[in-house]
Amino acid sequence: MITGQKTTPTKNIKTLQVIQSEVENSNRIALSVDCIIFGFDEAKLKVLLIRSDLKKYAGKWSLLGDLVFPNEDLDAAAYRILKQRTGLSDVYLEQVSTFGTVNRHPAGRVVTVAYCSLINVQHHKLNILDNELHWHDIKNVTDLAFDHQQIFDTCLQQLQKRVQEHPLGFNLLPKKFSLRDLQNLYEAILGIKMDRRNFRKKFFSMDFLIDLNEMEQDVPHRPGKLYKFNFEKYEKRKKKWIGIDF
Amino acid sequence: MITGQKTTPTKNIKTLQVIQSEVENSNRIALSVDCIIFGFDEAKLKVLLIRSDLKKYAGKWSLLGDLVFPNEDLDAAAYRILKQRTGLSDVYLEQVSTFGTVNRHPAGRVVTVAYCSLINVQHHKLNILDNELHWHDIKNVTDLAFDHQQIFDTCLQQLQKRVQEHPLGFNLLPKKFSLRDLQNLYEAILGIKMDRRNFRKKFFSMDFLIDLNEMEQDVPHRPGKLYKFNFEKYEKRKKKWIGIDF
DNA sequence: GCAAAAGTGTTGGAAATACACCCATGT
DNA sequence: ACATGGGTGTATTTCCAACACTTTTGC
Repeated sequence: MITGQKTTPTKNIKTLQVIQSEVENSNRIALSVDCIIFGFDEAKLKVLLIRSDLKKYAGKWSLLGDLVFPNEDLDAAAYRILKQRTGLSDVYLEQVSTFGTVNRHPAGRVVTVAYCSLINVQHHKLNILDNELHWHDIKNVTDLAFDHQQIFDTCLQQLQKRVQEHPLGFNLLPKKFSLRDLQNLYEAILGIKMDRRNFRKKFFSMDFLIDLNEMEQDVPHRPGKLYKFNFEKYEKRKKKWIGIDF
Repeated sequence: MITGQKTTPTKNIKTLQVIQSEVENSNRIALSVDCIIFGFDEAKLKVLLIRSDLKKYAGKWSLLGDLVFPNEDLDAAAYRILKQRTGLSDVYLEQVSTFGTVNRHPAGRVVTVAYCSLINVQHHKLNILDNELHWHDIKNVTDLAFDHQQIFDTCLQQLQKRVQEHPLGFNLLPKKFSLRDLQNLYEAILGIKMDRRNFRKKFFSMDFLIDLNEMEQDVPHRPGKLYKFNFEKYEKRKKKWIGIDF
């Protein structure tokens, strides 16, 4: 129970001039973006990493990041940095979270915004391979430089959640895929095994798969049917997103 | 199909010195935090707003925000700013998203990180009332200053999602509440009507409500039973969070 | 013919929905 | 007595989980 409150109407008011001076002078901070690019290949979920630039983290792997320019939109910086580091440009990036503890970067105060994406490894060729840029199986991702392990963990968790709520996974597969491919994808991302028949039923009942009347080729077993995802139908369907559950 | 890729192993490498110089000099940006504080009162969802400081937005309402100090953790800044603006300190803040278009603030380049909370209006007394700080019914929140309408919308959407997945709502109610109170809360946050009997069944079947064997007092109708939420039991129970659904 | 994976159906239980009546209280 | 909202039960349906056998292909 707190008493004696006062209303001093001007106490927290700042004029535009005061704010401008704060913005222009002492209160500025370096801002960076880190890109977490997930891909799917050889039935495994992978992520793009480079070797850290810094001696302090010699030998360690790190995410793809750089500073944001003062005259650049945050989202634009993410696309620029991804392009700069990998050559990739046809990639949709999504902001995940911002990390801002004071000592997270050895070069001084740097707040970083994490952006995440999911791409089809086969459809996107890496054009820049500086700092040993390449795909790493997520099962072998440990002990990254800076606080990048934490950032990576956060992004992976969010990915696992989002992939269950939205049809993100289809971007990771070839245009034509088998149900087995699809199941492998979900199992890789979620790190679990699923019942094949129920998985099948689930997806057929959603009714977003188009049967291409084609078969797999050159597989050492009975070939499966090929499908593609009906994005158009998905977009049209309403969300009935009410369902309390915890 | 892109060809002719080169590997120039040092192209993107920066030394610590280079990064330090970038961090210390030209590449810094003002960073702010905005707090979106939701509360529940009179069976309505509300949010704390103040009058905008700036002439440009004269008469408009705005979120609770200020600049982050260069030697201050991002989360700490959020708590400090909330405390400064409202006097509130026993409040859990959660980061929602970061907004960083170049021209979002008239005083110059300011990137802002939105933090969100849900509190019980009755349990938290506002001790500072500068800039006409007070609770606004969310149904009347329109046309906020800066890009605050967009930030508000994003936070409300995320709140609606999260409240269905986690027992956040209980923090908004008195310690002892009736099922009607609880349903009003969900209806207010989600903006929908629900079937009373099914709502009841839902919550009883979750088995997280403790029957206090007390009744409402002074209501102009048959008094309902009072309950409290069993947070302990909730924390212990495992998440079986697999369920593809879109 | 053998190995490997595709393809297929049923059943039981759990949860979601829709719906209608009586009860306790204050006025 | 009546208005207001509390409290309850049931039938239907939908969804999910568990489970085993036959088919097709490559080798």
